[in-house]
Amino acid sequence: MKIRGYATLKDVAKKAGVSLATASRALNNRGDVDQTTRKKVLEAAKALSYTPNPLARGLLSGTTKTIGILVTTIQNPFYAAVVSGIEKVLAAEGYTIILCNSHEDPEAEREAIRVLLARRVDGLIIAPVQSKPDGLELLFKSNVPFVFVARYMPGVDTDYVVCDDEAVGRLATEHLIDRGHRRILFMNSRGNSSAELRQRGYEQSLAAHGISPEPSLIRTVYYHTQAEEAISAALDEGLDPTAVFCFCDEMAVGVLRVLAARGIRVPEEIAVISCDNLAFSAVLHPPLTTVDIPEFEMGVEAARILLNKIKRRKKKTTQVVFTPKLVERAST
Amino acid sequence: MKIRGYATLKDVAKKAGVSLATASRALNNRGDVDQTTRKKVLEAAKALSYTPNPLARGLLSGTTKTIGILVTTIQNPFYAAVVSGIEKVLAAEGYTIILCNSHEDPEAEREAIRVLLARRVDGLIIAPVQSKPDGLELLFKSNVPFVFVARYMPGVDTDYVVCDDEAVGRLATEHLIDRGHRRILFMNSRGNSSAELRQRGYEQSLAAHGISPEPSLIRTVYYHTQAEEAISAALDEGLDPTAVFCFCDEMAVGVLRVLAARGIRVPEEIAVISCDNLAFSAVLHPPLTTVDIPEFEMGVEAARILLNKIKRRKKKTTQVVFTPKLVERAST
DNA sequence: TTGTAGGCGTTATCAG
DNA sequence: CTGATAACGCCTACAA
Repeated sequence: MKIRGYATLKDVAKKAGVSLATASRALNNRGDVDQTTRKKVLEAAKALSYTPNPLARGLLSGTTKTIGILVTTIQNPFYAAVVSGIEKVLAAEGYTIILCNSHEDPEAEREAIRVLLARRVDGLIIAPVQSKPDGLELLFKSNVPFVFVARYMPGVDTDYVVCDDEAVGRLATEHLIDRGHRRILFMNSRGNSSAELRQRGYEQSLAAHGISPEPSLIRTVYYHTQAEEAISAALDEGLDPTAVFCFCDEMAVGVLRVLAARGIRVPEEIAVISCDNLAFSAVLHPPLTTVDIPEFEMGVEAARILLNKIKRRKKKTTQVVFTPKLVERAST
Repeated sequence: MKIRGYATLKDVAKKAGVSLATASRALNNRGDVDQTTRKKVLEAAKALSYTPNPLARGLLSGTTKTIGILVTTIQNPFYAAVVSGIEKVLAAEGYTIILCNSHEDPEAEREAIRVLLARRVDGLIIAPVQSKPDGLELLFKSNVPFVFVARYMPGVDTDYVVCDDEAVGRLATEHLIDRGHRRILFMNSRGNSSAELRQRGYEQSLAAHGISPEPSLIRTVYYHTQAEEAISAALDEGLDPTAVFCFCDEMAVGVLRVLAARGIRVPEEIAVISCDNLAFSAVLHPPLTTVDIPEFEMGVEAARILLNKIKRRKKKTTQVVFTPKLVERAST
C-alpha cells in the first residue's frame, strides 16, 4: 500500500499466503495453479480491489495499450466524430486514447508527435496538417505503427483512410456550375491533402466547362474560426462571387453569419455549398447544401487498420478511400 | 535498444562513458555534475534521441502526468469545448489527457472510472451522469483528486465547476412567459444536476406567474440524438405546446428539424429556446434563442482547480459557479 | 504445483 | 564529483 492506496501484487500474495509468482499466475490464468490456491488469490485480490499497475506491466512488456490521436481540433464536430469512431473500436479492445490537437500548426503537430512517442503509445492515428512528410522524421523513423485519417500524404507509402477529395471538389463545383454559377469563391484550407485535392477537383470542373480560373477567387482560410474575416474581406474587395464553396460546414457557418449580417440573401444573391454534412447543417438558415463525408466510419476504419498493424505486426500498408456524396438543400 | 528502438539511459551512459547514475544526474540537472561530463552525456542523449521512459519514471514516482477526462460524449460540441479548455491548461503543464465517454450511461461511467483509475491517472475531471454518488464508491474511496465539471452532486462536498442551472431554467422560462406562452414543453435530460436544477427553475417561474405545471409537458430525453423522436411523439400526442424549451442546442437542432419537416413555423406556431449557445446556433433556421453557458471557460477553470489539488495536495474543496446569460434571437 | 530470482528503465541513497 | 545498488510492481524462466 502506497500513498494512493493501490494494492500491489505483493499485498495480494501476502494476504493469500502465497508467493508473488503464484499470485501472478493465479490472476493471469497462467500455468498450473491449484484450484484452491487460485480461489484464495482471487478472493484476496478482490478484497484489496487489486488492479495490476499498468506501468509495471508496460515496462516489462514494452507495451502501453495506449493509442495517440492527433487531429487539428476536437472542437470541429468533424473530428469529434472521427475520434468517436476511433474510440468505439479501441475501447472495445482495451486500448486507451490519448488526445492531442495540432490546431493546424505544423510545429504543434511535431511537438504532439514527440510527446505521444515519448509516452510510448502503441500506435498513432493522425490527421496530418501537411501533405508532405517534411518535419515529421520522428514519426517516420520510429517503428511505431500509425494510420493517417481524413488526410494523407500522396506519394508516401503509408496506411490511410480518407475520402476521395478530388471528387468532393468536383461534386461541389459541378453542382454550382449546373446552377449557372461561374464566379465561384472557393474558401479553402491549405497545405493538407484535402485542400489540395479539392482545389484540383474545383479547377478540373471549371476547365471542363470552359471557365477560366481566377486566382483571386481562391482564398485561404487556415482555421475555420477565421471564416468570417475571410468572407468579409472577399466581399469588401468587390470580388463579386455568385457562389461560395467552403472547405467545411464550420466555415459555412461563419459565411452564413456574415451574409446574414450584411443582408445578402442565400441562395438568391449568393449560393453557399460546403463539405462534411454535420448534423446541424440540415437546420441552418438556409439548410446547407453540402458534400457528405462519413467521418465516424473513417475513424472506425482507421482504428481497425491500426489494430491489425499492431497485432499482426504486418508490414504491408492499407489504404481505404470513401466516396463522398452530394446532399442538396436550400442554400444553392 | 529494444524492439521499438527507444534508447535507454543505459545506452546513453555507455555512449558517454559514464555510469547510469551520472547520466541520470546530468540529464536531470540534479546534484553536482562536472560541466564536461554533463556535456558528454547531453550529446550522447541527443545522438541517440533519448527520451526517458515514462513508465519507468512513473513506477518510481507513483505519478503518471496523466489526467482522465470523462464526459457524456465528445460529439456534443458543448463537451468538445469543455475538453478543449481543459486541454489548453493541462498541455501547458506537461499533462496528457486520456479521454472517455459515458454516453449518459451510469454503467459505462463506472466502468470508465475503473479503467481510468486502473491506469493510475493523477487526477480526473468528470461530468457526472447522475446527481447522486451512488455507484461511484470507487471514485470516492480512491485518493485520486477529481473535479466535477458542468454537472455536480448537490450536497456532496467535492470540487466542481458548473453554471447556475436553476438560473438557466428560470431565464428560459421567464423569457417564454414574457412572450405570452403558457404551455411550455420542456424537453429535459434526466438524473444529472443540470436537468434537475433547470427543471426546478422552470417550475419556479411557472409558479411565479400562476401557471400550474403539467407533468405531461415535461419529457425526458436521455440522449440528444433522441430529440427527434421525442418531439414527434409529443406532438402526436396532441400536447399542443406553444413553445419548446430544450435542454441543449443539440436537442434544439433535432426539434427544429422535425418542426420544419412538419411545416410548423417557428416561432409563429411554436417557439423554441434552448441552452448552450454553440457557434452554429446563431445561424440555425431560425436563429436560436438560447441561454449562453461558458463551456470553454468551465473547462479551463476545472483544470486549474485540479492542478492545484494535485500540486498543493490541499484538502479543502473549491466551487465555481458561472452565471448564464440569455441570448435572444429569432426562434422565440 | 509452488517459490526464488532476475530484469524492465529510472531515480535516489549512500559510499567512495 | 562519480559509481554501485536498491527500490518501484510485475512477469517469467528456472528450480525445487
